[in-house]
Amino acid sequence: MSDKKSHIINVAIELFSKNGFEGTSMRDLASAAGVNIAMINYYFGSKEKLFEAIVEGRSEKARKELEELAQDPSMTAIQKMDRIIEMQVAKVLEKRHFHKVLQNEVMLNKRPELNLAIGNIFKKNGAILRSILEEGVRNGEFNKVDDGLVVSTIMGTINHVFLSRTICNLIFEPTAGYQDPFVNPKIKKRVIEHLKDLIHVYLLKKPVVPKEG
Amino acid sequence: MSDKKSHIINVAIELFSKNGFEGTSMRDLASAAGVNIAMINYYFGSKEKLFEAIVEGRSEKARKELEELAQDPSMTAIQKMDRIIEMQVAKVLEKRHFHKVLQNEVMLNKRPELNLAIGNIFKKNGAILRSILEEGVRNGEFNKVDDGLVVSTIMGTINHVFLSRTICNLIFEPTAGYQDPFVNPKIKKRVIEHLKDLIHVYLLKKPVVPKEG
DNA sequence: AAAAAAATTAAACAAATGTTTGATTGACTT
DNA sequence: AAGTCAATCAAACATTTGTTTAATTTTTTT
Repeated sequence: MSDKKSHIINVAIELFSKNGFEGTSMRDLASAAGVNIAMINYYFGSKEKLFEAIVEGRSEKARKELEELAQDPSMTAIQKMDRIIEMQVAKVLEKRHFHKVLQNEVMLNKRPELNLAIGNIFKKNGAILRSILEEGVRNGEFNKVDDGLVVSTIMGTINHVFLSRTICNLIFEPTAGYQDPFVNPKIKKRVIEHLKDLIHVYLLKKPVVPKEG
Repeated sequence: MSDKKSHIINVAIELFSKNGFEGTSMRDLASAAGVNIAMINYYFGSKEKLFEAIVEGRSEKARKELEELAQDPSMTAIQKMDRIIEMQVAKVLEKRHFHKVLQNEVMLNKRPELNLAIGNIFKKNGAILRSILEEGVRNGEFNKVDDGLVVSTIMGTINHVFLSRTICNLIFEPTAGYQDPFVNPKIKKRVIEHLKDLIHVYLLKKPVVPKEG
């Protein structure tokens, strides 16, 4: 990929993250990237196709990480779940602005092609997570649970907390010294601990209570 | 409120739900409501203020329901939690299109006034939920947990499942007979059961295991 | 160096946006 | 019946939008 093309992509990620898809005009993009407006369509065809290019480029890396983890034979299922929680919290927190835009697109569901591209990411990542849960159930480590919904609980909690500053501030009242809740390391830690605790209590089999009589 | 004003509001709820705030033009609104474009600003001042009027009108009812439930002395804390899960799932499922728009607004956080109005709803509802959790902990019914994040887990799971058809279809593979996952009563039931189960296992104290020796 | 292809540009295009204007109608009061 | 005020309207306004055109420059190939 040419320098200029990838430069446009980087600028576009930044602007889309900051202002959303609709909130970012071709003129904003062009002037921020220092190129002529016509160049963007010259390279990518349209504004929407530019976004698709971004989404597809991103999905690859994250999926590989997850896949390696899932197939690591040295970890138990619960260790894998813990690691996934850490990874996912870190990722959404760091790229929260971009995740917002993705969430927004997948919610409103205009632009079918774009929706498809985003849906594919969720599909692949979700399938890997479910395979880990199934593995845990199969080898007796986990209780039998509703796989898909456990995934939704993990992802849903993370999204709910980190994709809106307004909501984040409601959960963690702003503390002096950290005006911005998203840079407060305590909050990241708290979310990870909550999810791990929840998942442990819910998934791991309880010790058998010796029956009387 | 005059008939025409509330008629505009009803039409606006429908259109905003279907097409989002940005996706609904003043001309769409006017023609769907059968009024002149200028009438909308004449009544509400602007497109944004119209939306604020809608949001504020909605928040009142839902909060009262929650408050009554929270103060019902005949229910235990876990019974209240169960009831809230049922109510919240039903509400988001039924009004999912409107919830999408709210979620979208609170995420992207343009339009500060509107954001404030939406944030207030979440704040009040969240506070009530937390008060129930605190009550349960105080009277020994619940384990000590991270209140705010338990609320996030409940709301986050529901939003994640029901605010995107794409995601919903990933979790519950489309079954013959129910093309639309949102009208499939089994899915509603499954989400409620998952959340209740999760919350029971996580919140309720485990029976004390009799120690040996 | 000539020819061909690719990259870049300013300008125009056509459509859509939220808002405002200024005139007209209707209803109620004096 | 005259006057007052709110309601209603068609039209214009001023921006902004994504995209396309047609001309020009730059680069690559022959």
